This record gives sequence, structure tokens and C-alpha cells, in this order.
Amino acid sequence: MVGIEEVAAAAGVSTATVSRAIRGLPRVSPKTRAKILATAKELGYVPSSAASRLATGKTRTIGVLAPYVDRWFFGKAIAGVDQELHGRGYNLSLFNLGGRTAPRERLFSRSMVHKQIDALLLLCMFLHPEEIDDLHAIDIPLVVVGGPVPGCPNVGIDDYLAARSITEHLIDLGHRHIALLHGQDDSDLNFSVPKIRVEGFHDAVHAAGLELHPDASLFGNFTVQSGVEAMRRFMDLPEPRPTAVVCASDEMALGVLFEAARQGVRVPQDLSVVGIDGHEMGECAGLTTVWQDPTAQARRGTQMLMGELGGDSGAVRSELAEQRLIVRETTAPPRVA
Amino acid sequence: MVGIEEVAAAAGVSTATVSRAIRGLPRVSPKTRAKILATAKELGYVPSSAASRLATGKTRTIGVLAPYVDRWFFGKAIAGVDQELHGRGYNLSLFNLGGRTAPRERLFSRSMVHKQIDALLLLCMFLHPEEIDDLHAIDIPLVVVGGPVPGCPNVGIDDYLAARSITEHLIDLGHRHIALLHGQDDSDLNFSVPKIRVEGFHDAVHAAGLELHPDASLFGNFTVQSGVEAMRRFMDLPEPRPTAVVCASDEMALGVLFEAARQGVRVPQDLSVVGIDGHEMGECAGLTTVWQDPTAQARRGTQMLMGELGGDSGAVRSELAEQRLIVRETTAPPRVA
DNA sequence: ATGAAAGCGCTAACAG
DNA sequence: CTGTTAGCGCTTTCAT
Repeated sequence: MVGIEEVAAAAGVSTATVSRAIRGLPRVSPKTRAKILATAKELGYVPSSAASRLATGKTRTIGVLAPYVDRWFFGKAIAGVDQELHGRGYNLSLFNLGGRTAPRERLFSRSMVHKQIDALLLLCMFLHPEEIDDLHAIDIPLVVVGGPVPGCPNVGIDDYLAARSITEHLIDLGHRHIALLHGQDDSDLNFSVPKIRVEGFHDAVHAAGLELHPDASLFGNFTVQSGVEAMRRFMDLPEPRPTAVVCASDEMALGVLFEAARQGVRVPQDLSVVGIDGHEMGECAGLTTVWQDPTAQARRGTQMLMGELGGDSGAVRSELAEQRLIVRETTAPPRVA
Repeated sequence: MVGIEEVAAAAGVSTATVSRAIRGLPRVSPKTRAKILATAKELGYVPSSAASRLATGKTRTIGVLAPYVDRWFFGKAIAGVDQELHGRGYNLSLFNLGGRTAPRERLFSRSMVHKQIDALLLLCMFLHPEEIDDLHAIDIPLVVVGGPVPGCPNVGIDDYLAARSITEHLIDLGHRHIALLHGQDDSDLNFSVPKIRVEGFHDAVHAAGLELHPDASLFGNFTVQSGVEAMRRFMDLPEPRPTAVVCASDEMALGVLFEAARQGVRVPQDLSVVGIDGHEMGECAGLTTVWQDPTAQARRGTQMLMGELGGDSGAVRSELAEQRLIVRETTAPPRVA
């Protein structure tokens, strides 16, 4: 394993100069730099990141804490972080909570995260107050992408507005009896996003002077499968059934769509269905939704972190992300009774 | 930032003893160990991973190289690696190629990967021969999960068998005119999996004495959207059209299903559709497929790497993963003409 | 069972 | 522009 010393010797300079040359710092004559770079390449020299970390105190690694990696929002977001990081020579360290709940012994706030990363990007999840404190105590730049976490700057859409506008779209179409497929996560992770979306829905309904049928409330856990199951329960409701259902996520809406097809319920003639998220598959299914771009959000969050690390304190701040109502083929006026 | 020295001082022992105690090494009296652990916790001591890495040469980090993170197979696999890693105190460093092709200046084989990780898990992707050489030159345990990479041990399903058996299922049902939706990736990443699946299809067709209609060959890039587009082209084919279509992935099959519904083509009465993968959404859609479990595969691969790092040389070896034909609702005998 | 001390490989003043 | 020289914080013989 060739080290900086050997390069220095071979190039006939000191290790300090090699260090400067390799890292592109000033105070090295073009000529010397060229020579050093050449010998370094020749010798196949690669700096030891461990040594460099120890000496500088910087890890050039940013951590991403996510509850899941195999779900739409999170996968897209992680991709965004990565896009922003590579090229800047930063590494991405992934900490997945895997929906774990009890057994997450606050580990991430101590050994996991501590001293291993320069900054942390949290993908929307609920944290206990103590956990938030831990995070702040670590004193590294922190930003959350996706859902609001009390006391932390975040970039994401206005979930209340999203839910409200998609519901109003239905109301404008003439729907008066609307069901809601809540997205309550399995775990007690207790995202705040689901709750906020439900509020937007409720407010839209009430503002329109409509009432909420008690049994027009279905529950899912954000997965497609739970959408399928919810649709089955929907079909068990006594007639007259709601003429539309707003789903707290596109994934659940897709499940509803699949089961509707299986049961012979025509969409949108018999039932209007809407989601929230802008999942690619929703586009293929013609799903009306409120679109958002998790990748862009994560990139933005990452840029803020990089800015902060670059000395621009104040670079990290809450910011609203782009969202847009997209009307496609799953919504139509209700059939006249 | 409290270091080992302060803990040693506070506990009235040497740093060497603290080091042993903290890491659970022998040669420390239970009593001293207890005391050290106590003061360490009290002081909020967290070892500097950088210093430890430098001293030991081990990073306790394994790298995952993936072409995408926001696609089904990859997301599932990354989750699997993570599950296996945490708890063992290992970190996961994600290197995403983001479908990049030319601009991937072999970077990953040098600075990126080098000296930053103890082992590498490759998620099925094509690599140029030189890149493979680079990888091996680094001399750290390596395993690929998903698709065969020449010269590297891998865990994954038998893609040839998968494609062949799903095709034979159709033939057994009585189909004689079968279309294939190839999965050719956009990039020139040139996965080998697509090719292998195509071979399985071809062989099954030929073995049954059937002929391949030249225009029964559609192309997609593994995305749902490409499945939608392929289905549109399918509808443009002159009659009589194939009575079944085998898709190289469930995601494309789903796209076909969506578009079929839109065009009023009934599945499976008018057209049988099959995929490969076992995507959850396929289950919801009733898609007949060959199921596989990327998470389990990645866990297995990770276990091998850990074994190798644990001194069990030979722990990493090629291994076939579980797969299973699952017949659901998208396949049926062809309509009698 | 415990301590002393020599590194691990690089960076960062400070000189020159 | 370049070299000298302390560390960075932990691990690891080798003594004791």
C-alpha cells in the first residue's frame, strides 16, 4: 500500500507538498504539481481516507437516515442525495431504520452517526423529542426532507395544501360523498405527514359544507397492498357508497385501482380515485394526483448541507418544494343518481 | 470532544485498558471494565472511528455499488444489505452509478471504493473487463447480487430458467403466438440479465416447435412507462396479434397491464401477460410471474462478505437463489379463434 | 491484568 | 513555493 511518503520520495519533494498538490491547494508550482500528480498516478497512490479524516476532523461523508429504502419516496430521495454528492467527492452513508421501532435504541444518535459523518439528512420520519435533542446535540448540519420534524429545518411540500387541493378538485367536480383512505403507518414511527394530509382533507370537506360519513374512513399503511385491502372494505360499505375516494398516497391509490378493476368497479364512471405523490406508476395508470419530486427535494436539502459545510452558515433553512395538481383519468363528476 | 485519554484519566487506568474494555476484549478484570464502561458513559465518550480506522486498517464499512437505487430490485436489495449490517456495527456506504455511463471514469475502483470500505457488494450490472480487473486488484471481498458478472462470485436466481419456465407456462396453456417484451436498459450499462432472460424465452419457444414472429419482439427499458409504450406498439401490430406477451420484468408487465386496460383489451381473455420478479404491485394486479426475493439475496451476499471478513476465507461463493413460478390471474388459455 | 510507547498516514502551522 | 514538525485519537506489541 503506497503512502504519501513514497510519493514524496519518488517525486523528490516533501509530504507536505504532495498533500497540497494532490488536493489542488495553492502554493505549489504548476511544474511541481504536475510531476507529483504523475508519480502519484504511476505509483497508484490513493490517499488514506482514514488518515485524512483523523487529521482534518472531516469525514467528507454525509449520513442519510431513512425509515425505509425500498419505498417510492425514500428511494427517489436517496437517489437525489447521491446525485448531489458524487462529483463533490462526498460519500453517502445510509442508515436505515427499517421500520424498526422499539429496538432503535437511540443508537443512531450516538455511535452510529457520531463522528462518522459531517452532516445528516433525515428523510421524513417522526422522532421522539429526546431523539431530536440528541441529534442537535451532535452539532452537525441537519436538514429533514419530506415531512416537518419539530425544531428542524426541512424541505418538502405543503402536505396540508396537497390534501386539501386534491379534495377540492373532487368537490369541484360535484362529489358530495367522499371517502378517505388514511395513511397510517404500521410502525409507531408516527410520521406527521399522514396526519397533516388528513387535516387538509377534513378542512376541504367541512369548508364545502359537506359532512363526513363515519364509515367513509378507511385505513392503510401507505403500501399498494393496503390499498387493495381498503378497497375490499370499501365494497362492504352499505349503499349509497361514496362516489370518490382520496388516498393519502399514490401507492395506496394504485391498490384501490387494482381492486376496483378486479371488482368491476369502473373508474372514474362509478368511482373517482385520487392520490398524492406523483408516483410514476400513477402516471401510467392515469391517476389524478398532486405531484411532487422527492429527488429534487433531496438534492436541495443536500445542497444546503454542502453550503453549510462550505462555511455558509445559514445555508440550511426550511423551504417549500414544488407541487402540482395533475388531473388525469381517474376523476370525473359523480354519476347522477 | 472527549477522547480515550480523558476516560483513562477519569477511570484511573491507561488508554490501552480503556481500549480493551470498550471493545470487549479479554485481559481486563470485570471490575475495571465495569468502572471504565461507567465513566465512559458518564463522560459521553464515543470512539473516533477515524482514529480507529487508521490504527486498525479496518473501516467496518461495506460498500454497495448500484446502478439505481430507486428501482424495485435495487431498493429491496439495499434494504437487505442494511438489515444484515446493522447490529453487527457495520456501516453501509452507497455508491450509485445513477445510470451514468461514460462519465463513470472508473472512479469507483480507485478513490471511491479504495480504502474506504472493507468489502464490496455489487448489485447486478455490467462492468467492463478493465473495471472488473480494477475491482479485483483492490483485493477486498467482493460479491455480486443479482446478475452474473464474469469472474465474480454471485448470488441470484437462474434468469435463464425463470424466463424459460414462465414462457413454458404460456405454451402449456396453449399459446402458440407469443410476444416478448425485452428489457434492454437505456444506458449502455448492458446488464447481462436481460440477455439471459431473452435466451430462456427463445429456447422455450423453439423447443416447443413454435416460430418467432419477427414483429412479436418489443423493447422496453425495465420501467413501467416503457411497458405502457410497448403495449401501444403492440396494438399497432397487424392481426392476428400474439395471444400472450412475456415481459422481462414485472414493472414492464404492469405497464402493459395499465395500457391494456386503457385500450379495452381484456386480460387474460384477450391477452395473457406474464412478468418476472415478484414485484409487490404485481401481486396486487394479479400478475403471473416468477417470484424472487432480492432482499434475501442481498442478505445472503452480505453474510458471505461478513464471513470472509471474519476470517472464513471461502465464505464468498456463487449461490443460486430461490425462485418460484406464481400463477395468478393474468394468464389463461388463448381464446379459440 | 495493566501500562508505556511506538506508530497508523495524513494535515497544518510555521519557518525558510 | 517548499520543507519541518508536531500532532489527530486509537490500537497494539512488549514489558511488567
